[in-house]
Amino acid sequence: MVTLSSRNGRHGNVVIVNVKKDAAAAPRAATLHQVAQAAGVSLITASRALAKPDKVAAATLQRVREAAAALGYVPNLMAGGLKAQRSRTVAALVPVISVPQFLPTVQALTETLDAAGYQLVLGQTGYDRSREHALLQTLIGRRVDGIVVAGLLGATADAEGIRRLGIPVVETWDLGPQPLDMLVGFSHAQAGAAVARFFLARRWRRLGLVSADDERARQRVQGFCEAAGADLPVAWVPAPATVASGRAGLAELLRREPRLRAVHCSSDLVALGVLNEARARGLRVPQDLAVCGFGDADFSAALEPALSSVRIAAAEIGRRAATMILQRCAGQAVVPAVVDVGFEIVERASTTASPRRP
Amino acid sequence: MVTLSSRNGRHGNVVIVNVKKDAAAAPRAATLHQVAQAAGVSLITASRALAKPDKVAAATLQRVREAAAALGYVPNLMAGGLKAQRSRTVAALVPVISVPQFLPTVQALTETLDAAGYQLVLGQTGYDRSREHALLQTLIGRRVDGIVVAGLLGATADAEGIRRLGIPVVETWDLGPQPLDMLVGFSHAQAGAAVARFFLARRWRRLGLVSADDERARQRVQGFCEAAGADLPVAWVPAPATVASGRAGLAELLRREPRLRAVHCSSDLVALGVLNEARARGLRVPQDLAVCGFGDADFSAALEPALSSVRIAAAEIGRRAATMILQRCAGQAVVPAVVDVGFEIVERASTTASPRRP
DNA sequence: CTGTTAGCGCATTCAC
DNA sequence: GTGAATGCGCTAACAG
Repeated sequence: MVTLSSRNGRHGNVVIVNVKKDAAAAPRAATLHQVAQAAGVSLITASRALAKPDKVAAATLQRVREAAAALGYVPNLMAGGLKAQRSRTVAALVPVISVPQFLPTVQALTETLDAAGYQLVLGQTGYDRSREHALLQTLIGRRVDGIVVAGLLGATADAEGIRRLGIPVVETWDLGPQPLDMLVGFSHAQAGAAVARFFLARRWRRLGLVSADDERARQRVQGFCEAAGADLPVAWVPAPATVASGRAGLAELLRREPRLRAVHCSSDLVALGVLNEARARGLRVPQDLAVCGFGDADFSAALEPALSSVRIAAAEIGRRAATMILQRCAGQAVVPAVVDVGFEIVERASTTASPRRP
Repeated sequence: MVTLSSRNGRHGNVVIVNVKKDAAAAPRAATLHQVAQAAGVSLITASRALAKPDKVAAATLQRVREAAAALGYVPNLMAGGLKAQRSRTVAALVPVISVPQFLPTVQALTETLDAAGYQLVLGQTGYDRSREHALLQTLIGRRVDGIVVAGLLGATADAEGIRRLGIPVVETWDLGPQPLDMLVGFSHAQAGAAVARFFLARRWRRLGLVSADDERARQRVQGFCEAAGADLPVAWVPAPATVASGRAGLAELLRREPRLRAVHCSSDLVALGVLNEARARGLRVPQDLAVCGFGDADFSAALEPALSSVRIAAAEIGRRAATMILQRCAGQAVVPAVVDVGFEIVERASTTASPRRP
């Protein structure tokens, strides 16, 4: 009994342990403090062992590592970030993630950041300025180390705040007159103009467009019309555009201009709809109707007929944007801060045959 | 002079202020401390004014708000998160973001989380288990409040750690025997089997498959073959599959089985390739070859012929997963923890005509 | 209604 | 090599 009694000191503890507050009680993660205790060293030594192994004795290192493994220790990045004043986090702002064009950019962004130990926080603005504002505030609150935005941030109220805080920003997929900070993009007006000249050089006439009504697509339409020197028929479809709206768009265009002979679409998805609508109406592509898309989607080369399109180095945009942010985070200057990645017209069967005589 | 001298106290400050360390010196964001000082109240009062306005005098409230606005104050969510032990962040793990099927899920996830003040952190595993592990460690380190994963986490080493920490996890797009925690998905084997029965019921014979070689697609192929009761020809293409690989897949399939009459594809992108390859070979769809895809992509209904496919409620998966995580974060129990969202075969022109007699 | 105290988990000073 | 203090920015407890 005496022996048992001598162990009584623990009973209190046992009882307390058994009084589980609730199933919902969070089993808190192991802290560095606990690791240090388990390894029999001080907090800071444990910290050093894990962060700078070469600054610690080999034996100590091993003990700490074993303790960490045994406890399943995972460092709290929020605590580290609070101290270091950086989150190792970069935000990507896109209108909606399901716009296929941005996907290679987002993918490359994520991969490049990941390789440097950074994570991507995704934000969808939904083509809505007030959403964009709210989102930016939250992201600034999260102390993201950089922001990559699809499109231009322009001279919004947010822009000033972001600049003041010195948060690196890369605007992408566009080329404005005065970037907020850094930029990787191209001129949509020039791209549109290039397609118009491409059509004209191949003697396609009676041009028209099916275009989503988002900002950048509008710029391409304008560039196209200016280069063509004419007020061309445009079927506007709501953004984000779909194959179905592409079909509807061609239908509308043909109503307004039955003799239409060539059409430029604001995306390859739209162009796919145009191709299908043309086929359903017995129009041969390209003999009766030339079609050129935009974005050079992964499926475009495999279509029948293969679709001509405007190729954008989408993945490169993501890679470069990530690299720029990372450079800034490393305290290096980024030059040039503005990169025009240009575009390239990929000519395929949907525009190659010589046109029928009028 | 005396007057000037009395102001001398400031001179030191001015000089110090002018000694800018560098252009690279981070212009630190305003802290709550500064807001409180500017408003002439204590730190905690400022905190309360911003967080719980009704617990503070109207006059104080206004002063704090003005000070915050003037300083461009944005609360540091890392600090708040460290204190509160949550990050208001949820991780999404996908193989690669550019797999179109997951997009509506990711979109709905982001939107639902955003509405609750949570942000999505994106992780790409690249179909790589070791990447997945590293990523999970980092995300746990970030103290994400939940994890939504495309596919199953299975009995990996991570699974145990995650369970111990009590991090809510939703596995999606699959239906394993024993979910780690919560799950929103469907049975791929059943989906494959259903398509096989669908073909057979419509008297399509000489079946074959073009399939990506990822885990879930393989399950569908297996279910398909079992339901068809035969060892069918399968053209495997690397994941993530493309339209081009769909074309190549049909070519291979026809080499092995020239009399092929119906093909099931692991995605609508692959099916698009199959449709194009069929057209290039002069095969009519569906008269000569029936085609059924998977995923019911946004373009499938608009193709010529319209593509039959298996529709998955992808956006619903995202919404439900987000809701489950949010419920858990709110301390509520989630029942049921496993949801089978099922699937639906959408019959369109690519499989409707009655088959040619053999 | 407001302020003081303490601490979230970690890393950067300094000492020894 | 190692350790003891200090503070990153904020908020939940308690005082007043």
